[in-house]
Amino acid sequence: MIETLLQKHFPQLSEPNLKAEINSVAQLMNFQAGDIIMDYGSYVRLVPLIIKGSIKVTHEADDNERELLLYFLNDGETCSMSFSCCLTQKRSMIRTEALEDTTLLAIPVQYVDQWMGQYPSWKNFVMSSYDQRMQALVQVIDNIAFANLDERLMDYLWSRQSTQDTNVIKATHKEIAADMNASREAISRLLKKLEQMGKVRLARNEVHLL
DNA sequence: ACATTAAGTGATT
DNA sequence: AATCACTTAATGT
Repeated sequence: MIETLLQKHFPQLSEPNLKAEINSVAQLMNFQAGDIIMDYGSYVRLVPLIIKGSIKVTHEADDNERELLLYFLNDGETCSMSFSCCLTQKRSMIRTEALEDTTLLAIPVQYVDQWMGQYPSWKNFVMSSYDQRMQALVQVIDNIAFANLDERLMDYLWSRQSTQDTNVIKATHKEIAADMNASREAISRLLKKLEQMGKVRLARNEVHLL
């Protein structure tokens, strides 16, 4: 079971021994839409390999209650932050929330380090995950610094959609606004503009991407 | 039918 | 672009 999932979603993990090890130590876990998978301050004991679903990763802003949206994760990916957290034994500085029903393979952290020296494809996987995430973060910074709200909204919608198998985003304007640190009214107005341009179709609690 | 929540609108800063 | 005040629309009970 686990072997087939690995083959399908993480084919780059190629060594037979590695696959066998993952098979014996990984746990298959399921989350429902809306579940908090990991929260701020908790110790990271597991590294997730995402099989199915989509996940929102946020960071709590310094003092107040606001959250900064970092990126979305989808299947075939892993949470790079969990690598650094478990390697340095630090508490999680991020929160991960399932946007859809999500299935993942949980790897106990002690193996993550061990496998780095043992299996080239694992090391490569970890490194390229970091690289991917680093690039995504640079893009986030770039967006916040330079892009207009309407461009940011487009980026938000399409990057969120790319983590799903449907083109329907289930969210209220209020939630989208919170993710983007913007006012609900501004989001509503921009969404309406996008609808008039034929890029989206709106319904209550839903944005359909066209 | 009524209350609640989501979304639309215009004015003000 | 944020905030406010208000309206209209959709949904839950």
